[in-house]
Amino acid sequence: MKNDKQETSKVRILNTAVRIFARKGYASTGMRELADGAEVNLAMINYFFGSKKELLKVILERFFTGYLKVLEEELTGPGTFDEKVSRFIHRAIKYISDNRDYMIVTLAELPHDDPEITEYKAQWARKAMHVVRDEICTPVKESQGVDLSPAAIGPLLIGMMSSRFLFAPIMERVNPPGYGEDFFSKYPGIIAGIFLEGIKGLGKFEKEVSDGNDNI
Amino acid sequence: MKNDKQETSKVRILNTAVRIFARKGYASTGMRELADGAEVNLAMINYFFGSKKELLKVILERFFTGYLKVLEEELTGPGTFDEKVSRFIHRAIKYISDNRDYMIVTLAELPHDDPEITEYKAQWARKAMHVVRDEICTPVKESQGVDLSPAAIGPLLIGMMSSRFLFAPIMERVNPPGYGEDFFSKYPGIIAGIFLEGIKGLGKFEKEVSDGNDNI
DNA sequence: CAACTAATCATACGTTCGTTTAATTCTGTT
DNA sequence: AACAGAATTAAACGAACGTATGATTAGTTG
Repeated sequence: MKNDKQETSKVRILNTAVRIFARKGYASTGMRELADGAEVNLAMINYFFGSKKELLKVILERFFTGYLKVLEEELTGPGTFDEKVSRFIHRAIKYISDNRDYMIVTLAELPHDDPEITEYKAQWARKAMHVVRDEICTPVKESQGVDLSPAAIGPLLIGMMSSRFLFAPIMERVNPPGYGEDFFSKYPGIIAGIFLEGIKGLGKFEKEVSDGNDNI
Repeated sequence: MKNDKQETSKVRILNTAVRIFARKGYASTGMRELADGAEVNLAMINYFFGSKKELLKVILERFFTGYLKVLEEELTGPGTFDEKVSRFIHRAIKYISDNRDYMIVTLAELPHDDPEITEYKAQWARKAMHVVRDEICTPVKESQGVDLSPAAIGPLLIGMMSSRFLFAPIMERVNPPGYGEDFFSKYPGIIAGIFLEGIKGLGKFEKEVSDGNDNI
């Protein structure tokens, strides 16, 4: 039996890979750097994961699984359209924030040509798109009369929720006024507010949530 | 004198680099592949650009210059808040669409550790943030009473406008219903509508713009 | 034509890349 | 204690990497 107290080599490799991939990018990260970071022998990586690409796919799978879970649980849950969307955005941003490195690897390491990876991502996007179509695009079509393509709204949502984290390494250097944690506590509400009511409806939206279900 | 009719080797290298970097990523693209694609000798790339990294910086510079121009011209131009924001979003999306590969290289080739590149991007982000602060965050603060950090709204806007293009290679594989050009003609209006009025105000927003200045 | 600069070329340098192999150590079971 | 399977190791493979060099060609200027 393994000692459950200390993390196994396999887990250490995975954690190191996510961290370094997120910072340097998949292609720029060498196997030897991963091995050193995880304090394992070079050969252990392919021993456990098969290849560098398979290691990447494990990371993608982990992120997508969690994201899809949030998407399905919140958007197909009970409540009004507003409540569901707001709940989803709050929880999704928390999920992204808790798994920044996973998100960065999954999103920033974009198509990049490899058909295997692209198809792998498309497989997940397909599942997410059904939910977005049924729970967002269709209701909006009925209430607003506006046709929204789920293939555009899905990426839009991810883009809105992730942009802050993706650009964080750059924005930290931009001498940030109010880029601290106090602002970030309001961040999910602002994103949900903009998505639902627009930037012009933020005042009204803030009132609504603080009157009602602030901490969802 | 050079023959002005055919593009020079330097231009051919740049165009090839943008195209291949966007598809495969900067780190995964070799100098020999660039040289082959541009039909020049391997040594010509560093002869004209100095190094691979300098070539990347030329691409970043080109995109940022154009984007900042759009940002400043439209957001600090005449008109109401709504008009300015809508005008900016329409023109920025057109700019991004016309320069997809430049955008992909600039945005998807994210921080990725290199302090030289990160600082280079931060330098541009700083300029953009001033405009976003003065023309978006401040007016919203005055009218809505909501504090928005320009360091969050800037990335948010870019993320909203770019997500469709960044995810396009994936979404094309997702058997897209309504992902055609007919939808895309309405896309800038939808993004502007969501940003200003939210997804719930899209119906009203569409009415407004079609009554007024549809083709800005 | 001669002189000079810009452009192009073939070639090679020293690293680093991802992967593989074969041997060895560790660990739990009989 | 003997065994088996998993874990770990050092070492090496060929390929590709970014860069630099020195020679050669093309184009302009005197």
